[in-house]
Amino acid sequence: MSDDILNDVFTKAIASKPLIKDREVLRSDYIPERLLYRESEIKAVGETLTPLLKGARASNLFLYGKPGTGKTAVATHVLQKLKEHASKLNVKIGLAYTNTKSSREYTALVQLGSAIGLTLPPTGLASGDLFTKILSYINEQGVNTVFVLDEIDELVKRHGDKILYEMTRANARLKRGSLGIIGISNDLNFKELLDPRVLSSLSEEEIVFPPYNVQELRGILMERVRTGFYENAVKEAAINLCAAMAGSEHGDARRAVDLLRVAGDVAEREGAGTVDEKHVRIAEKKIEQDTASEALRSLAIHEKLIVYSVMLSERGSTGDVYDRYMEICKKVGLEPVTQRRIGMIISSLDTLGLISAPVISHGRYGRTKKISLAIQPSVVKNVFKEDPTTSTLL
DNA sequence: ACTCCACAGGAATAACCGGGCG
DNA sequence: CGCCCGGTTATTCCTGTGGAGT
Repeated sequence: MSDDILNDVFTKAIASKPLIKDREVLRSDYIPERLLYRESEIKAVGETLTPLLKGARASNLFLYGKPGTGKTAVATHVLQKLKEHASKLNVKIGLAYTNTKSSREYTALVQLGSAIGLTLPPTGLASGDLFTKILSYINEQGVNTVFVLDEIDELVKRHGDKILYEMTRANARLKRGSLGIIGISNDLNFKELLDPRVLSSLSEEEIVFPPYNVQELRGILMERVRTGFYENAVKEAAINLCAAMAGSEHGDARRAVDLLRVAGDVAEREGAGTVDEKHVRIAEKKIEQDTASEALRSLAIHEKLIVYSVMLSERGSTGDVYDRYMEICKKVGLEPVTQRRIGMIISSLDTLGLISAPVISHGRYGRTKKISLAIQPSVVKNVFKEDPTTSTLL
């Protein structure tokens, strides 16, 4: 029985010719040599940074735009070229990139410091001292420096704008050298979180990245297909569908490329000779399920139990879900929380997109949320198998 | 027009954590 | 090491409310 399955897998794997030539190219964070449709942005970023090549200070710069519009790609691309140019001209400049989303303030500073050639202790100093150290190094070396802070909104949301304030004021403390900031943010409303003084000096110049339209997404995908896949491995219709799907959301190139890669995987695994629309559709579902699983996994135990309660609930009212939840708690031997809290959890699960919970009124029979699962029950079951507490429920 | 269900969801407050600091 | 702090989780108490039924 299992032999048959394996035989099937093996024969398919051998019979099928590989479709993907270079997996690296198909990663959504891959930065191609030539960035399509971002010429004017590249030029603008380049122009603000050219003073560095003449040994002068660069203006601070802010890059805004929805996810997958090429902000990071443009920034790192320009940084790369600038570095090459500087070494050719024998000009000393400091360029550093860091993504502040996952890292803490401290690690971000260490990263920036080490990128400009300063070795810092990975722990032990206060962030303030750390920054002072970086500044005095810049001063010593007299080097004009630019820090790129990607997803800067995350940093500010977690740690406030203190560090940005310090950075924007740094030039006043420097006798030699300079420090410029390039901030990158997905969140257009993020400006409101900033101290006006920080905002005005940080956005000396700003560039808004527009979303890609469907034509442009097609172009980007064609390029990736050309370098990432073997010849004729991807049907044109499949490319068009990827572009259309990504375009209908918000012109997200990252999503388009993800769709393409996963579709390629699917097609390859099932031994198809080419990637076609069918595979793209499967890819869309697969990506959706993967994000749902990911979200599900990261839930706290009570939240997981609520998801399960919603799955079991027939009426889908808050009270009904709460009753099921109480039963489940008894079954797994956990102290239940109050209904008020459950209300909050239901709301947060709703915003996560795992369940749907609009408020509706049944008139005489009260007012409640109409709660239903927004994802496949099979996905929930698969994830709950991993957790020892939830696995006992089935 | 009025009632009244079954909650929604705000406010205040307590309990609990993780981590930075002297 | 204990202490404090800010953030999250949870409880208590509460007022508010859309609309089917009367």
